[in-house]
Amino acid sequence: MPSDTDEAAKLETGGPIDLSALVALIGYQLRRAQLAVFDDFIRSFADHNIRPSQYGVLTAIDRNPGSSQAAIAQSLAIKRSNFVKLIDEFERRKLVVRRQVAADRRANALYLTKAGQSVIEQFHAIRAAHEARISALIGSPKEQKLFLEQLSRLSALRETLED
Amino acid sequence: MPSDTDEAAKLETGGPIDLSALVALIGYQLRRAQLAVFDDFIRSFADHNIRPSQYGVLTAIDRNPGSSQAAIAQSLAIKRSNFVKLIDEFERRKLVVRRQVAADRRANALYLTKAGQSVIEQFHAIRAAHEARISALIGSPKEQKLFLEQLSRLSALRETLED
DNA sequence: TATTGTTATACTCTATAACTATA
DNA sequence: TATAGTTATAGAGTATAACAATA
Repeated sequence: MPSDTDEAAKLETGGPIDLSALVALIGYQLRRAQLAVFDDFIRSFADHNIRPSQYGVLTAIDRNPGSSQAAIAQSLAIKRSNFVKLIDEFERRKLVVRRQVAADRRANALYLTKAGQSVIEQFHAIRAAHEARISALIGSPKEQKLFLEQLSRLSALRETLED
Repeated sequence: MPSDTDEAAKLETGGPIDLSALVALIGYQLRRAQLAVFDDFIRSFADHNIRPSQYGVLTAIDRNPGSSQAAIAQSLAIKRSNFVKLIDEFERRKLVVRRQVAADRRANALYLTKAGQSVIEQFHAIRAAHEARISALIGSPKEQKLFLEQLSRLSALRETLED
């Protein structure tokens, strides 16, 4: 045990760093796993320059066409203010259109463009290959189902405490 | 299906947004779960102003006293350049000391101070309560063990591809 | 009064390049 | 030549406050 003085120390180079106290922690492993999975996702979409959050936004618009920015953003836990630039880029890339709403002139209704509908089909195929790769690491379909349920239970920790 | 023209749209407000296409994806659920668990961790450590990554660094130093900045940073997948300010703050808070190494004057050996060793005991207790809360959501000890193994397998996806 | 979209801003995390002093 | 620590910088991601238009 070193004192807090300023004597020179010896370098402990006895092999690799022991992280056994951390690898037993769910939060630590959860973070590492999430980074690895996102890494694989990003690599899978490198040709299309699509990140996981962008895939989520496009999918949400595709499945809920005509919903407002606020509604889509909230469902994905993205702040309305941070959602603006995301949609700006999709409009620039001609994948999404904002349309005025007659009944509520504050709102923008979001839709995929024809081009957006076309590319999202490709995206789903890429995502399916990625998902198959990930799922195989979890185990059998039964184990995959339990794994997703366990993750859902952890997510619910937050939902019950949100504002 | 809307055209890409600029006619006014109707707002689809038929209930909540359908995210069923996303909640079935491991990456999506992994991200949400990780955010929820980190949220609980941060709330648990609010009185001590310690984030998950900081807890990881202090634990790694505690278990590997005298290791260099480079060694600890690499083990935690933190860039050496980003590690500097982390350690700066710990030194400012008198939890960690950098000590010169006689045998290699480029390196800094890292140690917890007496104060650091004292507070990390408290931190471990807080972390244990947090971990118990999280573990209970996963299931039985046997299920917890499998869950951690599954996360490890996903993490390994990245390690095998790292530079 | 409250909500929608927006802008501005700030803080964290992460990534890269380049410097210095040492090896 | 290569490595350790450092600085500077830039890009994401995320958070809050405030504003105009509209409800």
